[in-house]
Amino acid sequence: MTEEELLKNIGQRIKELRKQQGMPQIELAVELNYEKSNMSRLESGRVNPRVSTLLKVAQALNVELKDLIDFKS
Amino acid sequence: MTEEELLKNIGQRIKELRKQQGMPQIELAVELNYEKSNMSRLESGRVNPRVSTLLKVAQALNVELKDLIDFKS
DNA sequence: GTATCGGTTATCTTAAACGATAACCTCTGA
DNA sequence: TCAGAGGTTATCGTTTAAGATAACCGATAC
Repeated sequence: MTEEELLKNIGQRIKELRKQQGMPQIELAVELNYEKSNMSRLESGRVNPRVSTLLKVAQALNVELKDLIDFKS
Repeated sequence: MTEEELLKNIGQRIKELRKQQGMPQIELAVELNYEKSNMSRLESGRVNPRVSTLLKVAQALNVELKDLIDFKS
C-alpha cells in the first residue's frame, strides 16, 4: 500500500459512508468545522490528513476511526 | 475519545510495538526517514501525525495501519 | 431563462508537521 | 571516570494541512 493508494482509499471510504447516510459534503464539513473545499480534496485523495482530522470525520459519520483506514493488504 | 487521548494512545501503541521487537527509537526513525527527535515526540503524543506518517510506522513495524489506531470506544 | 444545490478548483494566510541539527539526560559497562 | 547507547528537548527552515474566501460547473426546479 503506497501513500497515494492509502489517500485515495480513505477518500473513497469517507465518500461511501457519507452517501450511505444521505449526507451532503457540505453538511459533513460543517459538522467537523472543516472547509467544504478541503472536504472535496480529502474525498478525492488529494490531501494527507492529520489523524485528528480523520477522528473528527469518523465521529461525524458515527463510525470507528479504524473503519476509515482498514483496507486489504 | 478526544484528540489528546488519541494522540497519547497512538504514541503508547507505537512504543509498545517497537519495544516488543527490541527496536530502538533511533532505528525505527531511520527506517521511515523520520527524525529521532520527532519520533520521541510522536511516542509521547505531542504530535498530530499525518496519516502517511502512521502508514510508514506501521510498515516499519510490520503491522497493519489499523493496529496503530484501534482503541476501545 | 435563472436560482438553488452539491461539488470542484484556485488562491491567500496561518498553523503545525517534518527535516535538520544540537545540546542534554540517564544508564550501563569498560 | 568516562564513553557510548537510548531517549528527550529546543530551535530553525521548509512544506503542507487547514481556515477563509471566491469563482465556477452540472443538474435540477421554478
